[in-house]
Amino acid sequence: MAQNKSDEFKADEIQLAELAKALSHPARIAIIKELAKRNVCVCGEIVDVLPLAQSTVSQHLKELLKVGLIKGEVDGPKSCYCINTKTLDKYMTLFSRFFGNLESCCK
Amino acid sequence: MAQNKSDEFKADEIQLAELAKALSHPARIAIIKELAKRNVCVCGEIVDVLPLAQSTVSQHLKELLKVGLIKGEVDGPKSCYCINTKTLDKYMTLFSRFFGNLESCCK
DNA sequence: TATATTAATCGTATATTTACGATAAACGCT
DNA sequence: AGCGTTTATCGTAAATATACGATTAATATA
Repeated sequence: MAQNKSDEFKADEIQLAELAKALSHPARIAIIKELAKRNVCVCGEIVDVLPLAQSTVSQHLKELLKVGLIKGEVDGPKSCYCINTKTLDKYMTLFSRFFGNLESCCK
Repeated sequence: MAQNKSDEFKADEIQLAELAKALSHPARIAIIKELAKRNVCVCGEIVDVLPLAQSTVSQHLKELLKVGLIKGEVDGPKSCYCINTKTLDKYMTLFSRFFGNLESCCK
């Protein structure tokens, strides 16, 4: 049981769900907001503002990278992250279209 | 381990994460879209269009109810569901404000 | 009243997520 | 070269999510 049935759904439903999943933890919301505030910052700075261990923060960063919401590059021994505005725009459009369609149907 | 740290985050971050979590499964996206299309429908109709067992669909409906994205009332032996436009509007605002703030910061 | 229909809940198995500490890898600095 | 700093990864434990079949509860109908 608990097998994965997600390939039986439509591509756009899966995509939307994946984005939502990436945003489904307060730590990841907080990370994105922090990146927006500082524009660019390193992992350690994020660890400082979150109530989580370094390894846990690293895991959350990895998930945000996976869906492309953020970009990261190594800068010496540090890792420098920033928001991937291109992907962000794509997802924003996706979301507002989803919500927008609901609106027009139900009112 | 794996304890819940979500009470150590800000209320709006938790709220946003909760909404995202509710939308983080393609079945739940599909349910919402189906409800929007039909405006109102019973559990059985949703089961028919999804590749999932009745009990699983019922579970997904329960989660959407929990965050208030849909409303449900019993109609004889059937259960009648529809989108909760009031909550939907609230969440739409929440989301567009979140995305909007990111936009203004990072460009 | 008995039966069929519909949907929620229960019990359960498995997968995934979340969290941590420990360790390893990469780099700067002395 | 050796040491400290930073961050990713590994191993692991526990919680949560996902899925199903079986059962129960509620109502409609014969």
